[in-house]
Amino acid sequence: MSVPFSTATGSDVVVRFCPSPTGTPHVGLIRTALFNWAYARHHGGKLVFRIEDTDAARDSQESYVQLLDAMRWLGIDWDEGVETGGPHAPYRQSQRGDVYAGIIERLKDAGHLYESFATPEEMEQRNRDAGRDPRQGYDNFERDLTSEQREALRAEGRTPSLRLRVPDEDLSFDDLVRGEITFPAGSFTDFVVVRPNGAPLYTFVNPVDDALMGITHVLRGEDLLSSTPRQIALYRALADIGVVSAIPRFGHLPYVMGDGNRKLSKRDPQSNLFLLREAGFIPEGLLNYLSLLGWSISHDRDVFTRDELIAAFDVEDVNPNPSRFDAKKAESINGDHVRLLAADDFAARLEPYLGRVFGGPPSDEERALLAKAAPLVQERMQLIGQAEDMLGFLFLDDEDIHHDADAVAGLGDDAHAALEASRRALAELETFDAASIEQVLREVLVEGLGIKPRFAFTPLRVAVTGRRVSPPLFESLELLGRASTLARIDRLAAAA
RNA sequence: GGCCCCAUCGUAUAGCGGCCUAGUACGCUGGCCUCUCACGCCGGUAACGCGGGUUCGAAUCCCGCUGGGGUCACCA
Repeated sequence: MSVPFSTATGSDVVVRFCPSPTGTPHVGLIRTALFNWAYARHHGGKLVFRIEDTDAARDSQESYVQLLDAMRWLGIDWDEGVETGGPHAPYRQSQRGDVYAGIIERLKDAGHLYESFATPEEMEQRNRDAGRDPRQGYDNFERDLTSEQREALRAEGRTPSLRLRVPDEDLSFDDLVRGEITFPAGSFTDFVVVRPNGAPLYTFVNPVDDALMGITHVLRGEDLLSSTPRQIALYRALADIGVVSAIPRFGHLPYVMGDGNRKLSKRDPQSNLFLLREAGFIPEGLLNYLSLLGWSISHDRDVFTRDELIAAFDVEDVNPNPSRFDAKKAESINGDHVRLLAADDFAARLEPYLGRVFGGPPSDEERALLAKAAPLVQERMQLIGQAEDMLGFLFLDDEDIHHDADAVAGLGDDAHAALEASRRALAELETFDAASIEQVLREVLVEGLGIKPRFAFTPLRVAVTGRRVSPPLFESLELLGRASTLARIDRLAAAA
């Protein structure tokens, strides 16, 4: 029996993202979501968001909530699925037991499923006894058990799982990123689809829901590549009982690796989406970088917007080799997007990262100050989490400024003289604005004391910000105001 | 071990038989700009894993090798 592959194109395209809610979302998972989304949006099709929570022991509600958070934060929206609903609801597999039970019955009646009593240990032993590699797996030996044999096994107190009878022939498909792939007959064996307790497994519910929900293109990680022939086998069985009429096209996306040749581990901090968010990645930047893992927009450009991604993306252009998550490159791309932000947008996004220096929700004064200060640092950060270090001094009390050790160590012999001269000049300055401040300080320190500009302003910077590196000094002083500026100069002068 | 996938600078990639003395970006690095740090600008460094074919011509097609990865669960 031959079942055709989907020929859907354009707005008939239906893809899906179907994570299992275990653990915190990581970048590999999100990259898969992103490519599915971009593919759907590019073609004007649909994205279904389904949750595969068929393993009660590992799934958690917390993880489910994180998944929603991650998708919404990145702006990966879906047309049908959890929360939004749709014609194939529910979209959490833990709530679809009745649907599966019906199909299991029909498949059983049609002879596609059979009872299997062997335990994994017994299977391994079977392979050993037959002189085969124990890793070879199941050998289909229970396909033709008689009802007497099954009764005898039951009498031993065993309850059977259900396996799908796979076809004894080569199975091929045309992978969207890798081209024609053929698995020889015998390289995939009958596999368990229903546990002895009646609960179906991923191997069953994944293709079944794809079939029921009209999925036309399955874009997923390459770790699933070798299970594809079994899925096709299940599709054929589903077609046989009239549940589906076409098999989706498959596209297996390359791995996202960590350093070295390891798959990016869930424990790897740079793989944790929320850790990246906390560090200060903005959605635009991370989305851009993630889409560069296995894909590129053109030969001479790698910074682009989400709309440009949608306009250009196609899964057939995805590169099949595994890629490495390069934190430096990711940050660089993020920095480009930070600079692209409108000034007020940028300032607003800084607020959550300044929580510690605000000591609560920002007051109107703090907000106003932030709005003026933000432009000073927008082109100086790659991660907006750096805001606290760069702008904290503006919001702290004078006595809470901590002088970094390396900043103090960098002060020269003439630091004290520079501080005193600066203090006098600034105290008498008529208009305390950046231009006037710069003018008078240059007169007093550079021309007056003959200190090179490079060294003249460092003591002031340390006094006011506590740091060796800061936003532009004169503007910073203006924003800080004269009183604080003088107080901080005195404080460092007293300490030095 | 069987089966499957993969193979261009350190990294991500462009390249889909001649436009390639291999382009771009990050990184690293020399310089300019400069109150620090950034940004920006100019320059440099660095790759087609190996061996056979096919072809007038191969990074591009084919085969083999080597090297990496995945999978062979009553996880997903």
